[in-house]
Amino acid sequence: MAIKNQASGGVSRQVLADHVYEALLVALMDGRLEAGTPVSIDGMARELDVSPTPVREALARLEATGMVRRMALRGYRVAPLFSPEELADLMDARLVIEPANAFMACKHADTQLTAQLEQAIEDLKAAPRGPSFAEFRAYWEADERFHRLIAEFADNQFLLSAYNALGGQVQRFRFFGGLGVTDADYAIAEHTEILKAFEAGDAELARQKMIDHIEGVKQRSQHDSEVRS
Amino acid sequence: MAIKNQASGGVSRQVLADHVYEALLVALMDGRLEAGTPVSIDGMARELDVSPTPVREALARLEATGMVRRMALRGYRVAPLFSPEELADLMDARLVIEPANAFMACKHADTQLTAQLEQAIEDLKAAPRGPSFAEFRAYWEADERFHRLIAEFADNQFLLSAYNALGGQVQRFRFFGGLGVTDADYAIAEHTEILKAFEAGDAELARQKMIDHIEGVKQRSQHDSEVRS
DNA sequence: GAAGCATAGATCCTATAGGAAATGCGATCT
DNA sequence: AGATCGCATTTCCTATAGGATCTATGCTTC
Repeated sequence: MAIKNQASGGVSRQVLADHVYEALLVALMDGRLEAGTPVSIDGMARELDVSPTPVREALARLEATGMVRRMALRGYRVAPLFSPEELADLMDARLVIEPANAFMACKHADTQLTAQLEQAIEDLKAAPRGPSFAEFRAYWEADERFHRLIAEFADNQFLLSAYNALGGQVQRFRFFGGLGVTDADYAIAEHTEILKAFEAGDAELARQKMIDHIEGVKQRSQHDSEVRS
Repeated sequence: MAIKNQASGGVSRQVLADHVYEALLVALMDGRLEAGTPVSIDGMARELDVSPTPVREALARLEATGMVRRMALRGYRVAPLFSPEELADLMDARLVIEPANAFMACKHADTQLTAQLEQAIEDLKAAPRGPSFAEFRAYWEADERFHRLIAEFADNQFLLSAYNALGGQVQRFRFFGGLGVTDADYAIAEHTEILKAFEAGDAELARQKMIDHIEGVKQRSQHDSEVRS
């Protein structure tokens, strides 16, 4: 067995498919699985030293995230990288959902939320900004956590599902795989503005600051993609 | 083999998991699988006369739609029915996404879209309105098609994913399983208003008419749930 | 040298077998 | 009577085997 259980006292029985899912996710974000390449079920099973059955289940779940695409009888492939146009579409979609999340979350805000948001910002400041995934993973995690907290505190399971469906919260970073973190200072400042609106309890302002933030991300990502090309 | 291929000339090889997925979907919407009941993998495999493997894969995909919930090592259960509060949340989420879809779709509208929307409305008028699933399936299909057309013509894959993630387009009807169609006349009128806005090319009006429609659905569903209780 | 075919391998898909844990039920003990 | 223990069944989970299809490589033939 290649993947061991955590040795924390009671052996918490784990489902192998979950480990496979995690392993695939890391491999995808790390860039070991490049966009467009096929993901063989049997091959991945051999590589992870498990049987094809849990691999199949993990891939079925991954498909819903958009990270991989499935063609019946043809297997799975890693989803292609975002084009600049698709990236703009993703930001447009975020502009639809996340400002609404911010508005609603602000109505339910309490000191617990603002404390957690502040912590996420602090972690963002402290995170390394290197180009490799191992380095900017902490950055990504803190950024994702900030937005997810807001989505969760909107207290609407369907909006949360919609937020999750964007999936780009993970995948968009694959676009910048070779660039690393380039806009940390802007993001930190914009996150802080959002936090201020939450602390003031001004839902309309929170909505607007979220719009400003995502517009900023959109413009900066467009600029980066131009530089890159 | 319990499920046969379609006999259309070339024997299009089909994946069994897709058939299982469809069968489960119909069973869920039909009410044969009641909310909260466990869905045994082995049991379902016996019932459909297939092996557990494709059932497992179909359930993994279904989980992403919210129709079933999974607990590791405990199996799958049919998701609970919506409470009135959750139904209101679903409508609030639709109010975030679908007006934006309408606005964007209107910018890409052409005669093909308006023709298809008109067809969907005509089908809505012609659909039977009985209480059983077999009867109102046509109604549901036409209603769903109207909204999906708009989501697709918004021409943003991420917004489409978000729309799909709501999943309520299917599941919400399970709430009314015992009621059948009660607001067809309102829905037809409101759909027609949206279509008019599309024909006029007025994106802002289309957004507003979509808001009006979903607000109407929300209020009527609230009323129905009160009558029912 | 180039085209066509055959065979071998890889891959997807499904079925089957078996281990591990949970659930249900009846018998036994206090 | 009520609680507890033990056994059988069910269920989930993983591994393995085999059929069908696609791909690729090498050989044969023109």
